[in-house]
Amino acid sequence: MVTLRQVAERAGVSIKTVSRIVNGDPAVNAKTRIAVQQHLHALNYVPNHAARMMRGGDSSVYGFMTDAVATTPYSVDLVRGAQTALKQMNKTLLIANTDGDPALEKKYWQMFRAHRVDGVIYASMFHRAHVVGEPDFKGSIVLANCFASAADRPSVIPDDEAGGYAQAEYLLKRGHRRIGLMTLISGIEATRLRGIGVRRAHQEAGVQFDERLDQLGIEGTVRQETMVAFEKTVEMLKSPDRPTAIICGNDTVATQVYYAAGHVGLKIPHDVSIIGFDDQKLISENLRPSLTTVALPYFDIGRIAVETIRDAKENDQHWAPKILVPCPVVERESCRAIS
Amino acid sequence: MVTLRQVAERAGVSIKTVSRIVNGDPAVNAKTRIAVQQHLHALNYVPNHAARMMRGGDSSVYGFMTDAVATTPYSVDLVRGAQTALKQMNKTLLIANTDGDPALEKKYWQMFRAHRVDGVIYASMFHRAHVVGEPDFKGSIVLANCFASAADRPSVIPDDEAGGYAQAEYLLKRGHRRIGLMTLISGIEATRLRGIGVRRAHQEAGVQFDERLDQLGIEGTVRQETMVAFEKTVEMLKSPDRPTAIICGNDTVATQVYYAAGHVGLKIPHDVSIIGFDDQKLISENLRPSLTTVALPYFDIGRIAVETIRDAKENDQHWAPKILVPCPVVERESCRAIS
DNA sequence: TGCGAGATTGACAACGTTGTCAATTCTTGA
DNA sequence: TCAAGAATTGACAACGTTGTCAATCTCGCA
Repeated sequence: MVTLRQVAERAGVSIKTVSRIVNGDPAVNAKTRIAVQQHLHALNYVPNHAARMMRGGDSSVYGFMTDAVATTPYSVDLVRGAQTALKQMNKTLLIANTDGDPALEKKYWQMFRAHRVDGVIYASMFHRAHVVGEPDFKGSIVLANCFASAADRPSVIPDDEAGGYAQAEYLLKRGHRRIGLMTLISGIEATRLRGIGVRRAHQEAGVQFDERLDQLGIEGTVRQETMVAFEKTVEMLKSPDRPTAIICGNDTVATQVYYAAGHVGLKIPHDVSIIGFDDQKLISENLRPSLTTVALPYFDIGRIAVETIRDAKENDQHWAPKILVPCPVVERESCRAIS
Repeated sequence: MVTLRQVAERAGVSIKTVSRIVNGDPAVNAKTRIAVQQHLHALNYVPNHAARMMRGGDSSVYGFMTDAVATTPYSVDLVRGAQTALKQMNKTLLIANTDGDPALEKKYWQMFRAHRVDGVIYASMFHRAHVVGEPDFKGSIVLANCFASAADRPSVIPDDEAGGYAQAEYLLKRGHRRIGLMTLISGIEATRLRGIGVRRAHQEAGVQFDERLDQLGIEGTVRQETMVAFEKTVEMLKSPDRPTAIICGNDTVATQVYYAAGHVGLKIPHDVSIIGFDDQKLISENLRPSLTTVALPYFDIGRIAVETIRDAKENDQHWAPKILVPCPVVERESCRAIS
């Protein structure tokens, strides 16, 4: 690899002068600058990052630690969002995928320390609290899509309450007065918060929410799930006072709800409107009719997480413990306005 | 950050001795080793990666350059596979997402050079040839999921021909004699190769393939696609000599084929068998009936890409220009044996 | 007891870069 | 023309680590 010394020799100047030019130091004679730049270009010089870091500067690398690359396609957007922010800062991303293995996580923390990463984005697919620990890690840590149990770290998470609110509001504004809920498993934050949002929307619209229409679309616990949305929805739609619209916990649940509607002979959106959550395009764009749903803003979460670290470095102080990112409705064809 | 010097002072030995212990050099007295290790642990020492690299060793970092994180969820598995292989080598992955922007790609190449990455996995979502260029990059480059036009780089790609063969063979073995093809857009390698595989399977089974049943499920060009699988399939299934099974270009096409079958009143798999490609679990597991499909081995491609780089470094010689990774059939419920 | 071999340890340089500070050259105004 | 000050340049150290090689210590054996 070409070093400053080699360029300096070829250009007949000192190493320091070349260094100055590489770093855009204005204290260099214009003529010298141009001459040296030619050599820099000719030799295709690229600064040795390791040597720079040894001088104590930023590593210009962020770490992305996740337990989740394994399980979901979401993380792509998280990474992409982070990268977009990083790109502007001329930094790169070191990725660590723990698969949920604590030993592996520890190992990666050591790697991050060895690389002196400037900051770490810790992403978990479980919205619920997640402990993060690494003794004396000097950089900043931000949690993405999850929050620390001790609330001692900033975290960037989707605004599930507002997401649930948005789902219900969207339907209420279109005249629906009897709305069913086909949720994710119980016991997770997402389910709880969205439920609150749905009820708040009803309340604000002056519509009574029928608690009997709040059904679990998925049963069991986090690692041991059973999809029951089809059966539950069939039951719900066969009832004489069936809902005119169903809010789904995610797009996969929505798929089952579609099947259930078809099973009992109801047309979407004519007989029943469906709204999903997640905006998994593989699902939402391919269903017939295409699925109106609420997007999980993973891209933005990744971006904001990086920005939060950047700002934390500058302000050094008082970060917001939880940053809520809105979940926008993505309108397609599965809902219709009634009466 | 704790340095060797600090540990050495606390332990009352020389820096070099501590260095030896950190690196597992056997030429250290057992007593000294134990004593120093205690201090290492107490101070939570982690070697400064930058300083190590300056001594000329491996950077222990691989680069992952892709144009594709943007567009598809596939890349997750590519990254995960690469990481799995890297994990065993105690290395990490630096990620660069170009979004297909050549200027950005150039910038990332420079970053990779600055970091002295040991190797680069260059992944593109287009199976078709893709040029790769960076002057005097010292590490090895392997292409994943694409191959270089000049064939001057090793590449790891899915075995599409065998994948098409597997799709057809699976159906032929189950008694199907009249099989339809609902392909991806024309003009891409995947479509061409899989078509060859399908025909080879027919030939080996002694079954005549009806060329009229080879239909494009997607029309247009790469960036400008129109999904026409629904209409084409409806037409195909309305024909008096309709096929008993349909091979799909991917799982999204399969979704449309499902709808088309429903539209003309045919039950899957009773009246018509469907086999997909990709094994997008979001689709294949959620369709009713669940979709038998052929998996794109992205995880393995990522893993093998890393291993190829590793081996290239050791052998230094004669790499295989193209490594084909098999695409296994994932059996679910959408195909049945007939007659 | 003394000697050589092997074990153990440490001093020092080098890796490529940049901060510090001094040396040199140029510019400007009297 | 000269001196003061500004502009430009370079010598050197330091960052944390490891390779080289020399110094010291220990032990077995004659």
